Amino acid sequence: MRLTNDDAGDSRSDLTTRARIRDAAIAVFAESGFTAGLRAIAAAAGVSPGLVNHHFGSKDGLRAECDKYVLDVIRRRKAEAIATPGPAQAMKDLAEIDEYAPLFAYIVRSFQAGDGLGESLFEQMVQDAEQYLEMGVASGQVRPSRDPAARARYLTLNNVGAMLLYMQMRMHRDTPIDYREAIRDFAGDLALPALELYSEGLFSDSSMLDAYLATEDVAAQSEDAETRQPDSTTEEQK
Amino acid sequence: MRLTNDDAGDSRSDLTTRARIRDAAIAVFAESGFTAGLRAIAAAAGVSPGLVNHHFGSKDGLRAECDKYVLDVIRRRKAEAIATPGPAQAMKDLAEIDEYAPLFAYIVRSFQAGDGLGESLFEQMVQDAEQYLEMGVASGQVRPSRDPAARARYLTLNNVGAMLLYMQMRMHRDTPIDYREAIRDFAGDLALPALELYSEGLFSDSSMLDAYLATEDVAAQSEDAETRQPDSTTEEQK
DNA sequence: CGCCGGATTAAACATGCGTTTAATGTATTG
DNA sequence: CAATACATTAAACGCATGTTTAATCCGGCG
Repeated sequence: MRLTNDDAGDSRSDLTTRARIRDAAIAVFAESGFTAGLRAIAAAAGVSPGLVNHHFGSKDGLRAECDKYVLDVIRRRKAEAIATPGPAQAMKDLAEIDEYAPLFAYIVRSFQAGDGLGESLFEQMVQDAEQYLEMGVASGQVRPSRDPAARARYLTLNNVGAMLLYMQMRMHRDTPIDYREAIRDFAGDLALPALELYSEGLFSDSSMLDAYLATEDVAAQSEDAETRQPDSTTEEQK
Repeated sequence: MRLTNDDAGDSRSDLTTRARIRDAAIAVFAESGFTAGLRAIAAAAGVSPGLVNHHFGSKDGLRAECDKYVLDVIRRRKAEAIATPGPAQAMKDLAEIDEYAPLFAYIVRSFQAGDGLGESLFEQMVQDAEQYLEMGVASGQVRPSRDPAARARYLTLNNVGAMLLYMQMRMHRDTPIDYREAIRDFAGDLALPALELYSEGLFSDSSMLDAYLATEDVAAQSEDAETRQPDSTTEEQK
């Protein structure tokens, strides 16, 4: 219903069949993956297979339009709630709303396919995470890092990767997957260990970290001194 | 009566055509994904397309045989080095050896496809992680957890998910991907933030964790309708 | 030798795909 | 009203896929 209105991009008046096909494509792609046939999409939209190509040129054109639209919805959603943590939280919010469930599923599928949309969203999330972590450090709630950018990327990679893997295995277990339930379970199962790790760490002392920092210092010094490449196979004990 | 003397036993000297096709299939699947055509596999093995079906019945049969073989290699590899952390580390070791690169790529692809092999390996890794963490706790290097099983699953989900996402984005950037280089970069980029997180945590205090434990206690109390506990610094048992 | 069974191949088959083409409907417009 | 432009459809095209079929090769065995 509310998805019908479209001001994404330059095309102005596709509030009709064109938008219906686009929404149907997003839904079908979300449920069956991007290997879904053009005929299935056409059937879901209630039109003939030829019409979708007449409107979007090709299947890739349709994909591109879907990506652009989803990205635009995310951007708009993000603008609506600036105070929120960013796309990561926005994605969770999205999945909590039935109306946006196919969008979430589409994004998950897009990540799994590894094409442009997922990567674009990921980079957004990394930047948002870095900014958000910086705010936490400023307010004293988050410990400072020796490399804030690397930490933001690491945390984003972990959280997004874990969620994708969780959704994927869940999806493989029972299809169709209920994303609301899946996200709730995801949070319920992992909240405690995540908070434990974030609050108390995993190691009882910092010997590992110290050792790594020491080797890094040594490496930096040896780089200044001479250009040597430490070929592996030096240490191999089991 | 057919005598399958090459069946996943000692694969060192099985130059039989059946094994050659299987290896070629693993290589092609690893490089091009499971959408790769049967003809491409046949060409890589130097045989005709019909022969692979003659040996394996169908493409699914070939897939099943590849999965079984890979799983068997992992199992054997794991048995060879019992003292090692388990499949997680074994997979990294595998990728470091050129010979096993296609196996690693096949496993990554299998995870992404979300079929049985990936899930089976994942559960193995969770169990190994739990056992390994328990050893760390016993030796005092790892902090105890309020829910060791959940922590093992959480850490495995994070690490495997992060690596898969990293490989996938890397794979999308430049194909074919050099897994040795990719894993080296992965470790290099994320070693510092990972060690920071594991050694020092992320939050500067435990207020978030305390709040969560408090709500959990409240929920538990409403179930038991019993006495309250004053603070959360003491360890809880589930 | 003869022949016979499995290995192997080339070719055909059926199907689904994305795409194209030509025709039909439909609405707006001059 | 007629004509023009666009939406829409049904059908066919070309291609790639997995699978099957029939024929050929080839080594072992009576």
